[in-house]
Amino acid sequence: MTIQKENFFHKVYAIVRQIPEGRVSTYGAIGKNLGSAKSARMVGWALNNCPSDVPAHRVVNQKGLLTGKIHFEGINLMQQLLENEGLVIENNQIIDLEKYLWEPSCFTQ
DNA sequence: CTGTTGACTGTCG
DNA sequence: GCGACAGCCAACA
Repeated sequence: MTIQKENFFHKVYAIVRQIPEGRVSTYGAIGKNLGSAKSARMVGWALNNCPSDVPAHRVVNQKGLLTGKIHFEGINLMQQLLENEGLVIENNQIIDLEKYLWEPSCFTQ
């Protein structure tokens, strides 16, 4: 891959873009892929500048909680988008997270 | 340059 | 299982 020492954000964007529909990823998984699971904060920061090309609504915390929804214009938007992809959200939390969880290292799709 | 903040996670008690 | 602290890196004041 032509992926090289790109900016931290670029890596996050690249990974999030690879998230297939109906699947979700976690900050820890992405951060770990970047080199450190503790860099999950940077993932959130990067997504704070999330371009329209990045489905940030597919990125949730380890608990499957839609912590990022607060940054969305619509509080229900993130949940609505996930539900639209076949996911089940309840109380701002993803049901059967393991079932829909997708890891950057798992390109098996 | 220094300090604070941020869509988090892991470890310790 | 839950609360508190530490670690991680980058941007902003």
